[in-house]
Amino acid sequence: MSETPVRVRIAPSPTGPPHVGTAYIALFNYAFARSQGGKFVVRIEDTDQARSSRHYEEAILRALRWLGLAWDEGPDVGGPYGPYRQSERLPLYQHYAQELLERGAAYRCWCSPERLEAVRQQQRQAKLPLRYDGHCRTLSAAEIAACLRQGQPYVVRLKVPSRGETVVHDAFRGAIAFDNQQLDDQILLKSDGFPTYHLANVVDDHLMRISHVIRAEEWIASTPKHVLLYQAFGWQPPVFMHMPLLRNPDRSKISKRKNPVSLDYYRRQGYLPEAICNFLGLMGWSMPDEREIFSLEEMVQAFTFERIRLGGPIFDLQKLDWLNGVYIRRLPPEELVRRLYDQLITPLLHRLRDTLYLRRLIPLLQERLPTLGDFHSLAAYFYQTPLRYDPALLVPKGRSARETANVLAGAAEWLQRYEGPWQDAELESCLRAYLESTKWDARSLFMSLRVALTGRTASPPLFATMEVLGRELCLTRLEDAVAALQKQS
RNA sequence: GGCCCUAUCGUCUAGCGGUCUAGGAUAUCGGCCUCUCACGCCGAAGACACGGGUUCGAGUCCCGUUGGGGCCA
Repeated sequence: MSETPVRVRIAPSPTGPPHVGTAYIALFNYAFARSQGGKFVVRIEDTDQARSSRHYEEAILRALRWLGLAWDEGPDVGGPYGPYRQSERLPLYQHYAQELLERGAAYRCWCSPERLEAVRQQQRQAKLPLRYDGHCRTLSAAEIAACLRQGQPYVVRLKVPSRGETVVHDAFRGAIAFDNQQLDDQILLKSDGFPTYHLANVVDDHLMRISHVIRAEEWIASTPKHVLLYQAFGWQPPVFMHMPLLRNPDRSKISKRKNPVSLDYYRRQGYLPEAICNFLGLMGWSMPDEREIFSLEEMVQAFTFERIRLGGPIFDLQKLDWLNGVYIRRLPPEELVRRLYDQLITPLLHRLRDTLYLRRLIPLLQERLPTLGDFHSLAAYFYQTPLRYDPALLVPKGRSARETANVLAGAAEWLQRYEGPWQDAELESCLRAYLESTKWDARSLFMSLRVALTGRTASPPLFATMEVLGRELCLTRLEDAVAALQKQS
């Protein structure tokens, strides 16, 4: 049944920061490989010299590793079919281009950019599809020899059959037929000796024994050219599976103009890698039991391509936020502290590092964090001194500033005299006793206190917050609030 | 424009001919909990793009239209 071992790959171009689309495709390659006991390969497609950089390559690998999508073979770990960087495989492509030439499946083309532009111009005017007109396809042996002798630079083009059709078998969509007349005589080898995507991709997938090409839908249109190449070489093509394309909210292909796409962004923002994987696993795929929260391992366990949907899913930040919050809430507090340090290296955290303070805040903040990054604004009043806020917030509806000042001053005095433990439940009893002595309602008093102590109208529960802030800071802040109100009235 | 892909609530999706007066999640709105927020719980509103077939029966199969998207420029 299993004729060929499952080997899949992702082939990112290191021309920019790690992209969420790369992670998406990597996830499904990974899940398929693992579920089949196959191999997952990373190959770097860096034949675009001008735009590729080692810096981006490292960033991409780092991001994939961060997500937990470990690969079996790749530029960093090596493997039996290396090298795994196309820039280190150049002679291979030249060799295979030569083979194509010899087999008559490709030809050299000496057309100048000017001529090509002129042809295109004409086709545009005649409203014809814009394709190479095949000028050099028909060069005689003598003409070719002459050009070669003169050492003129040339490109190598694929000789697409002028008739018939090329059928692409997509495992999700079935047979897709392309009229050969619609296909361009694609350039395979550029005049500088570098291969184009099409040649390098096919040669490498074959040499690396890739069994299934799982890639994004945007590649469907170039697949017939790849099929033609496999045929020309006499190679068995892999199984093609084109995943739907992630979309912006306006349904266009996901792009940085309309949606954050860098995995580095999501990491810095404080999204957990497991939440991102889970979220991507929900894009076009679902668990058999409709569970929405699942780990990478669980996805692998349950993985099957039958559950793929082909409509392009919109990358919805709102749902990601919810999911991320779920994962943050599930973290053991110690682990959350560790993640905060790992993912959010900031001056604030450095300051807190030597204290147990952070550990004490965590229970108050954990269920209020959509992302780790929200820690900064949520925790601000635990370390900022003095607090900055609008004193008007201290005054409840229907009360005057003067009244409020008196009640807060009273509370400060009451707390001053209080000698019990500075703890949640005890503080509540203490302040409820104080509440009795005023004519205020709990809601108003506690809101005033909340604003005085945190500078906000929304905070974690008041008494637990007071416990963490500590007696001294609480009393200082109450005095500050009273002073601010007195200055106002 | 040509070729190709695609189509269930705003969004992610379940559904693989009858159990669908279409289920879940998220977002939204309302309620409960409550010192506020959040979490949690309960509830409301919200979709099979349209038209033809096939069939006893279609969200589910086929064709077309329309919408969306990709590729080539």
